[in-house]
Amino acid sequence: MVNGIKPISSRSMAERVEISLREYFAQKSFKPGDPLPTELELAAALGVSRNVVREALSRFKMLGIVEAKKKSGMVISNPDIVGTFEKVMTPEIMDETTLQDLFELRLALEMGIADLLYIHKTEKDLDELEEIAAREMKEKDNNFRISNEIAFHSKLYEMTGNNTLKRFQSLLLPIFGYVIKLEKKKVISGKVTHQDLVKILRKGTVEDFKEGMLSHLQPHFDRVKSFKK
Amino acid sequence: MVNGIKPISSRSMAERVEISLREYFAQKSFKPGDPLPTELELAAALGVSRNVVREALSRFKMLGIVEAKKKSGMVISNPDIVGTFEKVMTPEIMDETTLQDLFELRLALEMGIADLLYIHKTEKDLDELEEIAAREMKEKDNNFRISNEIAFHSKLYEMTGNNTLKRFQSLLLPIFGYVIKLEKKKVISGKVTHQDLVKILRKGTVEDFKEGMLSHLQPHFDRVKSFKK
DNA sequence: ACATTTATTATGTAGAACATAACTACTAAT
DNA sequence: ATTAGTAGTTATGTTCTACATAATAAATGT
Repeated sequence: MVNGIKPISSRSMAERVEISLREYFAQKSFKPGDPLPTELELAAALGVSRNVVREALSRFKMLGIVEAKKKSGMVISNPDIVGTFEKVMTPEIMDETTLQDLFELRLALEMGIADLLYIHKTEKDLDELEEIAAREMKEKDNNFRISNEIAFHSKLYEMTGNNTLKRFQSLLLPIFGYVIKLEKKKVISGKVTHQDLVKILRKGTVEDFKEGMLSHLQPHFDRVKSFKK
Repeated sequence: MVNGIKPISSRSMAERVEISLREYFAQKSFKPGDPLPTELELAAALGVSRNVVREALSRFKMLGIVEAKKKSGMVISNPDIVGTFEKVMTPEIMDETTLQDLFELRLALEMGIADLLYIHKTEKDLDELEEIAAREMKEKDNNFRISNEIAFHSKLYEMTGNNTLKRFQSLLLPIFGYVIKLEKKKVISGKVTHQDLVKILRKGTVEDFKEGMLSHLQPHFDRVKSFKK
């Protein structure tokens, strides 16, 4: 093995420009609305072709960090975090470990929103939630049951009043379905039903609700336990 | 206001190609390792210049969805979810609402990992955690106290055995610091200290721990309550 | 059969050219 | 003088061509 040899930056120019630009943005402490140099200026400053600069800028445009307008030039803008997440959230090409991790992450969230729920819940919310839980009981079709299952949990997130959280969980839903499907297991509900949870939310304490939710999710936690290495 | 007017697709070619490619990947149900057509073929098929295709592909390369090797061409690969998240997680240019939302999301996670912790905790982990908590007490310097505070909570995530979760929380740390700074508030700890938490983790039940953690984070939850609209 | 050299191929980079939208400034008409 | 219209300017958007480069395959010679 030869020593003292640098592997050279096998990174492409576009990638290196991306890094440079990111440092540049931070160093200048740019805020949304702040104008950027022109593509030509950047290319000249970085000593690369305009083409490479555009490839790097294209990346920032995808993230929503940079917006471009003709003539006026480019400006910094505030990115859509969850939207970006959506672009990589493709269960089909994700490795299984990450899928399992995200599955657990969702379980943690599900348990963790209890306190937020008790801070934000309103009577109106509870009525709507109750209606979803009730609708579920009448439904025979399995597909409808699943979409109702999703509706219930989504409503819970909505009740936290935290839009980012709600959007985030809706991105995790496919993961949930995918992991379940991978194991070819049927969706097993815990002892505590959705209707029970609504009741607790109405009259019970936060602690009651946490217990109830844990019980509701117990089958999933059992799965996690069985995977423990 | 004029009605029935479409805003035209103000999308750039690169953006539209990105969308087309994403559909194409899904439709062909590509898996990691699967080869892609050449840039020239894609350009021809889409009826755009190779340059535009490259800008779109550059985006996928950033996400880690596509990898390119000279001569052999491009292949699909599994993206690094958290790594992508890192690229947009820039508190400086994020809007305040999202920052608040993410702050809450972290609180929810902090509360939600309790059950995972009790599934995965080991004696060795507890010893290490205890050591961090102990080190903290001896420290006078405020900067060190904060980095110790971070170390403690990071260790908790590490103990879940969920690497994605751990990496995810470490990305949320800057948010935490930023939000705190925004309000110019000092970091106030709850009544339950880190050392208390360790004790509970050792001898107490999951419920005890959840109570303890809630108490520990109470100042933050109070803040959330006060922001309730 | 093996090593060496020679094509071949697809990505990486560069540069020029022109289209296009938006903004500025000037001009002409009432 | 105000307004409408026109021409000019500028930075992004798009295309095309050319060539460099690395990895692979094919061909060649010993």
